[in-house]
Amino acid sequence: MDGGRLERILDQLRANGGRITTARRALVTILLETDRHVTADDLAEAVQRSHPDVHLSTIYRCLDALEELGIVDHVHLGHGRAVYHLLDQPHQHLVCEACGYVIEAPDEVFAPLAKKLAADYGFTLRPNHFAALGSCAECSAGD
Amino acid sequence: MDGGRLERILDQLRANGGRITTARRALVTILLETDRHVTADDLAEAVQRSHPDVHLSTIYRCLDALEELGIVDHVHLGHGRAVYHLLDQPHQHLVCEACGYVIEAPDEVFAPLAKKLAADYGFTLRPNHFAALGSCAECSAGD
DNA sequence: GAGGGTGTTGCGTACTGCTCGCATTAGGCC
DNA sequence: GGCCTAATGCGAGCAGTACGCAACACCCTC
Repeated sequence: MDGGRLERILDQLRANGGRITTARRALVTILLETDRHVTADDLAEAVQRSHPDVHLSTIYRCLDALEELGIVDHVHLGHGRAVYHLLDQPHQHLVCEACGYVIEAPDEVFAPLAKKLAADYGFTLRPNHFAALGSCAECSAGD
Repeated sequence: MDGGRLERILDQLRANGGRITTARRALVTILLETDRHVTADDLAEAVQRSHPDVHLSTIYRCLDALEELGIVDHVHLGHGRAVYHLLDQPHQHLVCEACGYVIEAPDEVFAPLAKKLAADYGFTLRPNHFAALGSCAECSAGD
């Protein structure tokens, strides 16, 4: 089921004149295995576990390439760092400022807002690319 | 009408054991004059026009102090820099990714969303502190 | 109005997240 | 297998921000 997904993504890279390198294969593999939202640093670390000589800047460049193909996306969590994730299904991000946890909310939750913003302000909400900051249930309760 | 506002803000600083320095007075004055959302750099530049020896790090520290008092707030616009603004009335930020323009939308627009997020995910949306990315009417049309 | 305690500042430095230039390596079409 | 060129490793560099420290200046007190 997911063996094909790796190949499908690599095919997309190839189709755009890209080459399949070990670094890219490793990165995509990690991305497919990961269900959390991870920073470029996290990814570098994970990739380097099996391929120690993959450089952080390579990770960034691969992520850039994948992003241009619409395979991954990144979201800025407010304070500097960004997290990357596969664009399998469109969703928005609820980021807990206390613990950093990212909740995924399906697009529909934001649809009414998007509609209202378009109607009132002519503003087109860009899906998937903004993080709603706040605090998750646990952190709201505990703190 | 706004002469009093400057003093009121400075009073808040004083009330919290803070001191009123020329740098702080200048910064707050600029903030009161500015209706746009500005970066720390913009503010530094503006302050330095009248007080050339105010250091950028002073700006950051003053903004920090003002933020702790709930007088100003900052929003991250996605790619690194943050913009600061007075917290006169609660509002959310619609940021155009193309031109960087910031539209202010009153809190009510986001209220239904906040309610839904709380109900469905136990997630408390933090008001004023997240930017909704997208594109403004002009940029949507032009590009 | 002078003195003193301490909050604030200027300056330099450092850090983080990310980008870029360049020489080298290696993918993949022939 | 060879060649062209995309991709990589590496280091340097950059923007935005935080911080440590000594000097300064606000403002309370007398």
